[in-house]
Amino acid sequence: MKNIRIVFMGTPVFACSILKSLVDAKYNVVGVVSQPDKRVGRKQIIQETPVKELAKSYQIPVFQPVKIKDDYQEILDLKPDLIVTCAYGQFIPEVVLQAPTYGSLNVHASLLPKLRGGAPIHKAIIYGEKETGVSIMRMVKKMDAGDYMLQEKVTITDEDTTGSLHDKLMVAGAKAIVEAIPLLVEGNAVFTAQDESQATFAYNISKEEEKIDMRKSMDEVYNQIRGLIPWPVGYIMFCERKLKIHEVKRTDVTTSEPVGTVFRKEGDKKGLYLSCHGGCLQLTKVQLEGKKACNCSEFINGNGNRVVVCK
RNA sequence: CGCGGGGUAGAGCAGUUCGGUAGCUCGUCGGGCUCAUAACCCGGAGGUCGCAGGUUCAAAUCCUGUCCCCGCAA
Repeated sequence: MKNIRIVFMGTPVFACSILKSLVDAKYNVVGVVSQPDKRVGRKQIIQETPVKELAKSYQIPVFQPVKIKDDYQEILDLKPDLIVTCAYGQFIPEVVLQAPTYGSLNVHASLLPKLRGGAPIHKAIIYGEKETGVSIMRMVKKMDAGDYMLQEKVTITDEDTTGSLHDKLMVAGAKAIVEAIPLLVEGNAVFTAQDESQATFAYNISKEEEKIDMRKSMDEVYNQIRGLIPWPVGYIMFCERKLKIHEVKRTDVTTSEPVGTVFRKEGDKKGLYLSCHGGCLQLTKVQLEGKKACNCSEFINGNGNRVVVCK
């Protein structure tokens, strides 16, 4: 069973744990498909995808079609018995999905049919969910709509950020895929159709969503901020410049300052707060546009005259 | 040459427009007050203002070049 030929398709760090899990479980991963290398950052340095780097370390051949829609023969030539995908980043043609003996499985970071799409982890936090998980499902043409055979639940705490939840789901996903494959290969997998009426969507984070919406309640603002940590990081406007919020905490502090005000308490030079509808949030690590990220004391030391002081 | 912000004491910043012996908040060291303190008071140390040239009687400040950091766009 471990000899079945598996082709893995994925791109970011999250997908790495799935690939690692397959390799650690001694599966025969005969090829890896990942997005093309991209120029990244201000200096436009070409960077390999995390999955590609990992695959290379395992000496597994890597394929990086620019458009898999037109360029997939190499994958068929690998004669896979099973394709496993996870956050690959391109729609995969049906002819590829249906080629393997056992078809194609996808690892998706949500409890389908909820949060279909490219940003299920971010959105689980932003929507204030208390629970999410990973689903092992069949790949079909429609995005994340295939029948699922296994789900692993993960609890979301009030302090979780997209970063911490990402790490939990990564572990859950790695565990789930190695449980799922034997069930599938031995014919014991039970597939359940998704309830389309319950489907929700988690589209990629837009530029607009990176700006913290102060019209919302404190809880919603809190969720939006932590849902954007550690990437892409949300911001508010401070003295006409963007102020990114890298860390946030709940607090009992109250104020009569207008919503959206960044302030500190008289006599307290270590606490930086943001006034919201229904309460205040403490900002513990921030970054002004053009500057490096710093903790709140450093920020107050340098911008003390711009931060509102109140009793 | 994609756009923009910035490099000033250990940290975060002001000062640059209109050149003239470097300032703020914090930390640090010493002393004091206090049952006590991350609180308060007094005092001190610490910077060739990223680097290299140029203009000038005089450059953190003006000009040229260069290195590095950050935000945006990709």
